[in-house]
Amino acid sequence: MPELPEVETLRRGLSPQLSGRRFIAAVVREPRLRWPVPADLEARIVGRAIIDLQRRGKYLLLPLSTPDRAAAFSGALILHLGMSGSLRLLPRDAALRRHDHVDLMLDDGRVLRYHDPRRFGALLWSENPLGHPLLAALGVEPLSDDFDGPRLHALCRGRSSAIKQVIMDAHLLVGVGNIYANEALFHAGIDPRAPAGALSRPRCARLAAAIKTTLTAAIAAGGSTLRDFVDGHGNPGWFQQNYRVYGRAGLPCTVCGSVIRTLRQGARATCFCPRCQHR
DNA sequence: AGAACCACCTGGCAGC
DNA sequence: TGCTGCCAGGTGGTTC
Repeated sequence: MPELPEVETLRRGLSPQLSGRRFIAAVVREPRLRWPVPADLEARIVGRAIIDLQRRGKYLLLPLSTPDRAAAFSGALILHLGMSGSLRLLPRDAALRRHDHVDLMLDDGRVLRYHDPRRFGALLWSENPLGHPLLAALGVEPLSDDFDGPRLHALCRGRSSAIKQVIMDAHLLVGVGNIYANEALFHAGIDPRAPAGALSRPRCARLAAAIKTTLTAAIAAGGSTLRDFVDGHGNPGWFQQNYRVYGRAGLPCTVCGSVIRTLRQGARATCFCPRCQHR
């Protein structure tokens, strides 16, 4: 499911509801996610307050307090939704569904429930989350001021791989998955197969801008719901209405009318307009 | 160092 | 109806 806009939608929706709340219990029904849910998860979180919600790439972070001081940071829950994960804030007696793997009970009678059919997601704990190996190796945030045309050009320099592979590589640039990579490349007029290192500075500037505007518009639409994405309150997103190429193979380009083509790059479907996008 | 694969899972759908 | 094969929003690990 989730790329940066979906995780950011989740963060924004849950943050006002969760900030200041304390965990009172945890129930792990299925610890076998991408990595095992820590066996001592409940002991790590009970009695601790959620300070706020943060996002790094596609990871959602819940920094927690110490048991005695609600503002003192002691560590963070690290959550990743993988391909099919969702996190919802529900009444404590809400009916259980298949694949509801973890419940985090809150002090206001509600439960933060993690659901993930494919179990590609993760729920971890760290006293130093940004130093955690999974997060320490992450690339630049696309919506930050650190990311712009020159930065993208520097990331591409010397690389022979296709530009789509580069912008989807979380060690270089975070948050851009298959949907938004396809969409941003369309808006920038760049062929997904173009060798990254061959892109000029102006074209990198155009692509960096397209990545920012695509992600920003998707966040404003509450993300994309293809099959199962919902935010923390169970609401779907609507950005899929705005797709220009993703999922539109065989349909006419909304700009020029050419038939949208599809191909495979590294086992992922790439969709593009053969007329609007070039190397 | 970089690039090409594989692996991990379940569910939905097309085709027979 | 039921089976098979393929596809899906991610990403670490292995191999060359």
